[in-house]
Amino acid sequence: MDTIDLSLVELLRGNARLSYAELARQVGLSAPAVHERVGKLESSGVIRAYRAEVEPEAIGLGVTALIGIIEDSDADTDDVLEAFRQIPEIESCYFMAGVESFLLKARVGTIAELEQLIVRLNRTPGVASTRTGIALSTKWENRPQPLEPPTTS
Amino acid sequence: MDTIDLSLVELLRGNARLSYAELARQVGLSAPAVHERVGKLESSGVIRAYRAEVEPEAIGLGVTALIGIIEDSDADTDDVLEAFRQIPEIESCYFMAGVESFLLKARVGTIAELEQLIVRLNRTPGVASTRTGIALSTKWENRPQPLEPPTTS
DNA sequence: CACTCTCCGTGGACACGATCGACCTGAGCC
DNA sequence: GGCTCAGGTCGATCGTGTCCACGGAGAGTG
Repeated sequence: MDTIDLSLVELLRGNARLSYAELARQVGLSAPAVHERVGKLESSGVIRAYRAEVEPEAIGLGVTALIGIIEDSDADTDDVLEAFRQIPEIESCYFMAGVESFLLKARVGTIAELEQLIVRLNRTPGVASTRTGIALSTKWENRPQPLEPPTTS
Repeated sequence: MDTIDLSLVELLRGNARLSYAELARQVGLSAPAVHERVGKLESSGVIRAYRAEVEPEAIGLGVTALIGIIEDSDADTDDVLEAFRQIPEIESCYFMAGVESFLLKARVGTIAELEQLIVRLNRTPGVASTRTGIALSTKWENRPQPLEPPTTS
């Protein structure tokens, strides 16, 4: 994980479809060298996936909600987590410090679907209560921040 | 935006680095046809970007926080938003219904940096108060959900 | 110091993919 | 019927991905 790897990661965070040849030009190496480095970044788990970022409304997911979850005092957190994993509408899941154990980001098509989702969450064993906030609009999401060299001072 | 476009979007959400030739095989069209369709999806804004998804810890961003913002009663929301846009640590920004006008997702390297960020947010003109929750771990993030055909009923 | 091992790179070769232009086909409309 | 347009296929060309053999720098060792 040196400076060149960091540059590659930054370039691919900006545009995941850059060709190896183009990456090679940008970092001053040959294409095979870049190919190997990126392969190692992938298999070591630094790069998890390459995803197209899509306008949610265009694919029928116009409603975004952020949902805090309070667990029962005797809940098994792993079971709750596993139940959440089965629910496709939950796009992100954070385990939080504080009263609310989880914060979920969910996307659905309609308010009616959101209602169903909340009911389902409240029925999930181990869930004591939920608190839902509706996003009126997403100003931006997953904006990559510029990477600083390892000197994080 | 027909069934084939939807398939292309779904394939690219799963793996943004698929070649046009591979996409063409999957949807049963020729490579040039797919090339043109994807180009239109990009220029019409359905596909916003292609991003590599990176393990945040690997690039020195080990601390994730979710921050609710309450605005001053006389705040100019656009100005506040613009101020947030200048802060690189804010990866996502949702405009919310409810008491808290915004919910921000931020990533920083250390708790000390988080402290600085919160101070900066509280100093931002128009911001009355903030409420920060710390994510102890990210179980998953931006998981693409399976697309259903346009009949969302 | 010389030797060797390893890591990490380069350059060449070749198959595959991207992309352009020419052409084809079916739908809608005079 | 004959135009026109949208959106496809095919073929050709050129750039890219990817495999492989080779080479240089640096660490460890006699």
